[in-house]
Amino acid sequence: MRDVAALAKVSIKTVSRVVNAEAGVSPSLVRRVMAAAERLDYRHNMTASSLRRSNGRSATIGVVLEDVANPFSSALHRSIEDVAVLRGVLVLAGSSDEDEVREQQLVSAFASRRVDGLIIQPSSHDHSYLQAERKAGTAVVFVDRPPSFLDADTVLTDNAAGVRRGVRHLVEHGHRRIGYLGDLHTIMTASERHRGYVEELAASRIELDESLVRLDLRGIEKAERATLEMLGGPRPPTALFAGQNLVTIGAFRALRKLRLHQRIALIGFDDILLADLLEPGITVIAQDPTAIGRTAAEVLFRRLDGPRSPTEHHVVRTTMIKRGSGEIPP
Amino acid sequence: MRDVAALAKVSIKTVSRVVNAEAGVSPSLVRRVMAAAERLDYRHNMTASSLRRSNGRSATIGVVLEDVANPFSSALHRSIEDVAVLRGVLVLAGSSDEDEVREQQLVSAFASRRVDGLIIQPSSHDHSYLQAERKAGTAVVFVDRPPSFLDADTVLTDNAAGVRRGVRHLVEHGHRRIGYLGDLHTIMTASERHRGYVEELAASRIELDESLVRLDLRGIEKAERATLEMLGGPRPPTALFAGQNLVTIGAFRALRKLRLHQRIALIGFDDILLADLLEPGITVIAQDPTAIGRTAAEVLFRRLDGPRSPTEHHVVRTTMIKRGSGEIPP
DNA sequence: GTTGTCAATGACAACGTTGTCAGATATAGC
DNA sequence: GCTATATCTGACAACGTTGTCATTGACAAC
Repeated sequence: MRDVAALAKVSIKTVSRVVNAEAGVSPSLVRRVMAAAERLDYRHNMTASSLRRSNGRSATIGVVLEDVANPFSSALHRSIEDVAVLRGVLVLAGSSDEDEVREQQLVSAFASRRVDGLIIQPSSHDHSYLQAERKAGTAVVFVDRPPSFLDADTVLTDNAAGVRRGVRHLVEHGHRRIGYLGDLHTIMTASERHRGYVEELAASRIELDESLVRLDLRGIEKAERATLEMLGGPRPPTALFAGQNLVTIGAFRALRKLRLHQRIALIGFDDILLADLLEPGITVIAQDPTAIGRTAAEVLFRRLDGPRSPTEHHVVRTTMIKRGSGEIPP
Repeated sequence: MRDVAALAKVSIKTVSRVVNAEAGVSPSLVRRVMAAAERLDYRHNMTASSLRRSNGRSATIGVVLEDVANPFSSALHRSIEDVAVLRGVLVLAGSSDEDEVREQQLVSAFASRRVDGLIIQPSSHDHSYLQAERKAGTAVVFVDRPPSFLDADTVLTDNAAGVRRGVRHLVEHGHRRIGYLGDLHTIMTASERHRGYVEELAASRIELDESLVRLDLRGIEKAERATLEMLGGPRPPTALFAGQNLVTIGAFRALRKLRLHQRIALIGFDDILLADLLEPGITVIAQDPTAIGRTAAEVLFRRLDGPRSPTEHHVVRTTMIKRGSGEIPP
């Protein structure tokens, strides 16, 4: 900036004004400064700028995801980005891999770079460590799962309701023996989904048979093995509800292996790419990561703009997409 | 930092030393400073730090992807992140959506935040605008596609060779009439793949039949329609090579609609999630986005560490994954 | 007692920018 | 010609750090 000022024969303050498009600089000087900046390949230094500026904003937000490469998380990421670009805000993203320590490291790294806000898909079970950041003025919004020991804005899927809807669908098609395959029960969403299953069975006056429930299935392989086991049991189910993406895939593989995929009903939670090309197409309870991400970003920016107000809790509805597997009769 | 210094009754320089874990501070002072920092919820300000530091490094890199939510791009993103975390470097990511202007805006936004390096999956057709950044010391690595009008490090897939391998596989299974379905030919990788098809046909002494070639198929729908058309023609192919992800899906849909999916061979470029669960499983030429991203990040950091050296050009090999659809005889 | 060496600590300026305020110049009104 | 007002422009300090260099004090060697 000093060099530009020297070349344009003005003070650096005038350069600053031109760079920030402030009013009150004569057109001739604006031209001279622009020309000088162009000639010297001048790039405005936002870090120095935000250091000095009164509000200290860095025009950057941090996003902690389970894994930036996972379809659900990356859809969140994208929709957050779409809201952020409209304000010229950039997105720092990181993967926590469901690890509390990693989550905190990411938050700490983001905080030391003075992000204006954080959007967190949480892994840890105690978020009181975020109090300090919030006191420092950083807005925090949780997506997909709620925080613990912290009152903050949240944008969640209605997991239990979604599962109930799916289970009811199976019941309506005549099923009474419905198996449940769930992800790690330590994950809040997984336990919520399991709760939905239990509740809907109760509402339908179907007795819970624990031999038809398998939890803590992390990944395709485990789910496949558990499904094979359950179907090989003495009183197998006539329908399956899979509580997560990869679990659904594992269950489908198992059904295929046993040549039961046209005989036993299957509904999965969370949509799967290409689910419509399988035979039968897989019926799913689809989440809407795009709506979740968009809402979260909007809430975040509203907090950054506006005055303090009570925390908001948004719930994004699920949709049932019928493709065949969920409509197989017992 | 000033407050911490005051509370610990030391100079801010000593606090700085403790924060940066520099040697030469007596253990008692280290303890006092740590305690004070803890009590005041002190967070080190990396932006101010990197402003003052002699090398000016921000410990942040920028990544321009086609779309952070696209499976190929997000796999790149993740593997870049994995290399970056090892150095305590954070990743700013943005989606260019195949738009030159957006790409440049992202680069400019990254540059003004003084990222140490850039990894770009390019959309634009003139990268001379990056000369200035490089002169300013920013390392730049291109992934997936090469830059134009700029000599820079690249990490690319060997597109033409991959396609040739696939087409040869079809020829070896007895096919002579092999259709080609390609993405926008303005995209460098798409035209490379098309070139591979043409070359392999020539090498196999099969005359090129232009009625079996459809280019500029962007998205599933277009690919599906083009496939239906081609197969409805007077002399349809006995095998298809799809030059891209979504094109493969579109082609498969068309085959299914015509009930020809067990009769006409299909090989796709780029792997598809769940391709193994379809009937038949889809044979693909798989890229290795993880290897590409990892290599790119390693090259980038080597440049940041090391002295100037000639640009490197890495080629990552493809793998053929046989699942059935590519092994159907004519 | 004097000197030299070493380790620990701090004072100060600087990184690139912007907020504040004062000064300079032009314009209008009398 | 003088004053009042409005419009530009620039000097300077400050944002939160770290690099440089000077100061301090303890200890050993003579």
